[in-house]
Amino acid sequence: MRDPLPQLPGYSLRRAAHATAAELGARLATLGLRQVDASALILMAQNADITASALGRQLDIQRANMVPLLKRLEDERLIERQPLDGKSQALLLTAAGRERMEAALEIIHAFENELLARIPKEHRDHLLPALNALWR
Amino acid sequence: MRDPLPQLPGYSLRRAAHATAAELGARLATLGLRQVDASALILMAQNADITASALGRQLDIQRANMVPLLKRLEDERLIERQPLDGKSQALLLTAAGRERMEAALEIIHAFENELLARIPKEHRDHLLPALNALWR
DNA sequence: TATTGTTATACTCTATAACTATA
DNA sequence: TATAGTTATAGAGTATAACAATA
Repeated sequence: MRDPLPQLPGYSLRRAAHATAAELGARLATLGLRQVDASALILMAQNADITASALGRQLDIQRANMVPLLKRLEDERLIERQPLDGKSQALLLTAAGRERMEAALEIIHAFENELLARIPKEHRDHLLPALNALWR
Repeated sequence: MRDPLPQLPGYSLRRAAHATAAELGARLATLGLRQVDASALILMAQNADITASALGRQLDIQRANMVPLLKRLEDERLIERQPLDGKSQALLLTAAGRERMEAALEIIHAFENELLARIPKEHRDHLLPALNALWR
């Protein structure tokens, strides 16, 4: 099979992202979390009293789509909301939320190490800066 | 905003893939093609008489999902099918399909060059080998 | 006027199971 | 028995528009 597609960075990016997302997703599912849930918990832990809108902007998720995401986390008692003023509300991790976030971080860090280990040494340290140049 | 997420290769991979896919998708849409359509046309051009199943395996798309994809391409007269035996059929580009494929390739190559140009020189040549180590 | 949170909805993409017919 | 092509369907993820209430 002649396949020129893996020579295209855009295609390889797509395939690599899909493959790694599937793997990490399966591991986080053992915690009942999706990747985006873990990302949200991590950001909430680092930014006390962040609002749903600000969180969505940082994660590039639209306001409307934050509603079911946060509702799931709230239903599981991983987060709480507190009014900041009449229209904004702070998002806070509960104790259970912090524990879950830390468990997710362990999985994620282990996964990142495995990812990097797959990459030949001479290329390894270049992946992150190259990727970040593409979207940040 | 404290955001440790971009330090995680898995997260940056996800964001970079999403951002670049949106850009390339918009450009290919001017041809009436999605990325996966272009990929399929490119593979068909390089592998005469490939079957739908083999194409799906190479692209990591399930047989069932190839049906509407190929139907769209066939409805637009970009591809044709010819029986290979009683159960398999060869996929072939029409003249219009080859033209469309070549137009897509131009867009894709221009896009890939722009992508690479965004990456600092010292990291640039490492992206593709690093990505391919993650999924191939 | 702009922003927050929300509801409702539509659309795309993908996954799964099942079926027929043929190798 | 395994494979090719297909149908039908369900689920996830995302996008869009609109609304009320507040800054």
